[in-house]
Amino acid sequence: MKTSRKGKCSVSDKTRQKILSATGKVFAQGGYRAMTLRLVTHEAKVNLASVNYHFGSKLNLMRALLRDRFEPINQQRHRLLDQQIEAHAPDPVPLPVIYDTLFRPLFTGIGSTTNKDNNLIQIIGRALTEPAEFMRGLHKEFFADISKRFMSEIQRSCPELSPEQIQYRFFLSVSTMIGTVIEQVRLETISDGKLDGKNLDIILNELTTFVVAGFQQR
Amino acid sequence: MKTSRKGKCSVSDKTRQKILSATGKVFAQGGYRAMTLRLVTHEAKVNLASVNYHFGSKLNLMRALLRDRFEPINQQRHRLLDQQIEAHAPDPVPLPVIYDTLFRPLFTGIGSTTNKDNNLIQIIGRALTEPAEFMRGLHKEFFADISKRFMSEIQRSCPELSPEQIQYRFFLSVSTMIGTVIEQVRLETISDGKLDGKNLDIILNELTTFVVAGFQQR
DNA sequence: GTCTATAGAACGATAGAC
DNA sequence: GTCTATCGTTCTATAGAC
Repeated sequence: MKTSRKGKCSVSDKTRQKILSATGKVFAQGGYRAMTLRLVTHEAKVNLASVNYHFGSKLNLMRALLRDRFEPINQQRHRLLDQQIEAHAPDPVPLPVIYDTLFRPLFTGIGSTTNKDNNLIQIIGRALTEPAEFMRGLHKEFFADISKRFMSEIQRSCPELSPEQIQYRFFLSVSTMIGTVIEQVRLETISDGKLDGKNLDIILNELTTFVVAGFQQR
Repeated sequence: MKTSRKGKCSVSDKTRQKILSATGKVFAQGGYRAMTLRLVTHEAKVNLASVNYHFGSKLNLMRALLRDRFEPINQQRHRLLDQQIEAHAPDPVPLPVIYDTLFRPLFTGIGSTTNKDNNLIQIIGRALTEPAEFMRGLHKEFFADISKRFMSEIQRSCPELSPEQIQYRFFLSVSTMIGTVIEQVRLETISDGKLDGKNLDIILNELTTFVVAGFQQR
């Protein structure tokens, strides 16, 4: 509970945000188990004990990071889809537009409310492939709703497909997104360093085109 | 150095193989850092110290596991591609056949020489998304050659595409494969439990169809 | 080859002074 | 709110008896 107003509160928020920002950086590099509180607090230039003061435990710190990064993305997805549905009403939103709406918020770095570092993509990639046990419920908590909504809009756009077909292909679409997001470095290896894994605009375009074609299968 | 013959050697190999098998199981579940030697040796029902006797270190144990699982897959890929090239000569191998050749060895569990457990897919998924530092060179060591060979065969099958287009789309194809392989469980969540993430035959088919369509983009 | 016992380092968490 | 100091745990790795 914060009882004080602007003065003290802004000071404590500063530390809180420094920790959160450093957590994102360290987690992005090595995942949860490599993200030691000693590394985080050193990166944030704060005291080791301050993590437990502000977040209670390492696990809570992790939850705070995920909320901070995932929720803005999903909110943006909902907003964009709202706009597109309205713009095309009463027709269904075209498939390429739906997938652009799904992928773009991930690539345009609106993740954190404060942190302008663009390690958002790596954080997502790590989080989605995190082996730690507590992550098991992650997909349900952050992605069950948004998946449902996008799949039903896709169904409206592709009425000729069965729900089962939609589910398989949506699964494969998200798989492509995740695989792309995990290690853009792989693109550089594959191309002998000729293609840039950090050129997110191009990758976003290629990804959307690829997934839409894969989904339509013709 | 093993100096004795069949008698003692088979005994030591038994322990070695038990450790290797248990390593695969434990690594598949939680990745490298969660794969403690205590867990492994307990699972293998051998002594903690035997790991260092047989493998020298945890890192060497990991390398041995990867070699044991990856190399048979890549050998099988080369073999199958050889066959297909010969069967279609002098025409190029059709794209769907190339991708089937690339994906199928992953799904048919020919991974280990000894371990019949089918946690091969999870091991690959974990290995490909492993955050640990030493894994950085993994793609180069195990996949640089095979990627090159498949891309050049794809180029022969799709002469109208530029090398750059091939690289982007091959990257996306492999991304889909990796994303699919990481957590088949996601398929069950997406489909409200109606689709089976363990039905590898169906997933392999859907994956190949999706990727080929995505690659051809028409 | 297999075991027990333990060294040596790193971890999350917390008590208590300021 | 911030700090130092430290507790209790767990890890890899190894020494040395059998």
